[in-house]
Amino acid sequence: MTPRNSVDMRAILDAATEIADSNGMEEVTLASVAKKLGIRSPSLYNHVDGLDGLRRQLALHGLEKLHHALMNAVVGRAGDDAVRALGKAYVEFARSNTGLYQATLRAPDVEDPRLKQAGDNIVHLTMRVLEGFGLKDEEALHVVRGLRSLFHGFASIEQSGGFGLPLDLDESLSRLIDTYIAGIHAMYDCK
Amino acid sequence: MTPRNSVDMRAILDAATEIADSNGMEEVTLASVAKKLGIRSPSLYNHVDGLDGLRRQLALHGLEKLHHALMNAVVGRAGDDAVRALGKAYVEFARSNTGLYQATLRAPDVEDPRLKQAGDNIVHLTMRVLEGFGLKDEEALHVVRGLRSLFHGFASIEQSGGFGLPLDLDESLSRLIDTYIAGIHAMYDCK
DNA sequence: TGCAAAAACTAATAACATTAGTTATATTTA
DNA sequence: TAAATATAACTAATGTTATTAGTTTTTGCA
Repeated sequence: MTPRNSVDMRAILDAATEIADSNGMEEVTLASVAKKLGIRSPSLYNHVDGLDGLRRQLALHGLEKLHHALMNAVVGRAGDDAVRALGKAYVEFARSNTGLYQATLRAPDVEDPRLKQAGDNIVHLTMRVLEGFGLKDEEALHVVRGLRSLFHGFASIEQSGGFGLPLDLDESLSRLIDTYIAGIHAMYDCK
Repeated sequence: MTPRNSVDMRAILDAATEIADSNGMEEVTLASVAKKLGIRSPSLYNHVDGLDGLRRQLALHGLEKLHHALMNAVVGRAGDDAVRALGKAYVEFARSNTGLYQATLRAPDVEDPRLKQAGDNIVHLTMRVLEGFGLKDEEALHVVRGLRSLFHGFASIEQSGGFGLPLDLDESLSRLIDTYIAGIHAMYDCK
């Protein structure tokens, strides 16, 4: 049941990730991925639903890997410390997986249930990190949105080379997170 | 010196903006823009340096328009109030110019001096808005990065439909900005 | 050993960007 | 007013890509 050289999804995602990391997401085409795998591009349709399907798979893979990295960063931590760890892990993921991180953004279809689920997992993780703050439910949801905006905004601008000035980036990130955390304590009377 | 129907840059940018706003930046092609203008796509090379050139022009136009909108929002304001106005104007711009805002991101070349200049103008404006806070120079630069991350992150996630939950978006934005401002006051002892 | 399914293949089409070379037109100039 | 020139349109052609249809090959199982 497994004919020819039989490229599998794993190999496809690896090849696409490698191309995305080194040349950017625009260079991830069925042609370039097929070439790297040593097959012809129509053969990819046996594994993936066209270019959009490949992008979806890549986005999904990226979100799962990101979730895993974030989980790993916050185990054994709580409160301010956990939020700081979350932010640094997020940005670090974007830095060391530039292509995959790009893939998680330009998702072709926001309504895809698997993508939605993967996104929700990250939101839930963030909610749990905030549990120790003793925020009301709705407050916590707004704060989750705030943290996502912060992390994604920083990672995205950094990746596109938008921070031009010669000023330490890690220092900027630390201050950004600390400032927002200080704001939470000031705005909502919580631990 | 002005032969034929003579499409000009203004018309090209208008057409491209319209396509980007209604169908997204991926749909902005030389073919689609030419079609809307009633000319053949090779004719566009008389005005623009290929597809990348068109994207550059569009990014530049978007940044200038964004800068203008931000300027307009902060005149006559100072301190916290000015920062709030800046954030709301930024997000409002992204909302009502979805295509143009996308164009300001996927800039083909970060090194383009005109794009750099346009970006610097926005950074400078933000610096001036922060003047009233009495921050040290380096502190102010970190805060500018923070605000950019905040604003862009929120606008970007909102635009991609990433905020799934049924929770008021303007409320989230207000709280995000207010929380960060409160953080500034807590972290740096300033007015 | 043969059969069926899976995954490769080739061939063909359509959309796009881009280059080269040509034509038409509007302004300028003689 | 008429010719010259510059500008911006055009057509034709090439190469890349995604995608579909139909074919062949190979592998695992009966």
